[in-house]
Amino acid sequence: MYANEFDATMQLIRGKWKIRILYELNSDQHTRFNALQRNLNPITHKILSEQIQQMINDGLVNRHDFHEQPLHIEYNLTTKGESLIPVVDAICDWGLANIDQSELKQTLCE
Amino acid sequence: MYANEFDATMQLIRGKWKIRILYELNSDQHTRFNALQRNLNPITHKILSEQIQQMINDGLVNRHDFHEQPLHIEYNLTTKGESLIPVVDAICDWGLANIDQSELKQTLCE
DNA sequence: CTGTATCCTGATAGATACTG
DNA sequence: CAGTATCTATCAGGATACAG
Repeated sequence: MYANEFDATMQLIRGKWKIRILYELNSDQHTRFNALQRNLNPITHKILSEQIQQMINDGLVNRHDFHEQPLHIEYNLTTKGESLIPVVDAICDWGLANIDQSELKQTLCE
Repeated sequence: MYANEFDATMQLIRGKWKIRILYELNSDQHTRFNALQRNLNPITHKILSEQIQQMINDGLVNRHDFHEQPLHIEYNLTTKGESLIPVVDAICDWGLANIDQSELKQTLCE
């Protein structure tokens, strides 16, 4: 149960790393756990695991198990997850337009 | 210093009540502290004070002191604050389109 | 009417180690 | 390679009381 539609949306993207994950999966639809962790350095193993799990529960991410040994699992965005990209882009665009660049450690978009 | 442009924007709107405040000030550009607290019930006095203060520091809200006795202070959105409205609307729209209505206690937009 | 100070609690994130 | 369990640190939000 969410307070309102804004809160509901925010819950899904609030996590410190979720947008990064969203963008990673958007640019490569066959991403494995370790690849994510490498690209999102310095994210912790446990945190990445938690955030992905939440995104799966929220229906944003899909988990595909190849049932191979050694384990081979790929993550990709669901349609719902993809539909979130334009919204996130809008947030980024506003940030680029209104926040002084010197205040940013790095940029995601553009 | 923000991690990136997304984080920077999120910092400004992340607070539990900031969007509500944003919408309140957007619908009435001459809002006083007490009016805000009434409309945002059950927000705490202290929390409202903190959130407004942060929004002033972030350049989203303007504080106009009429120097009257008893105290008379009005808050309104700055241009920067107003420019945030479309972004917030986009987030709400996505929520309305993708979250089951039965999961929402109330709705802000529409 | 508007604002601040104290204290408390719950959620989030991170360090580290362990399992199949 | 992928995932879980513990323990700890930090912070946002809130109850309450006090102040100009």
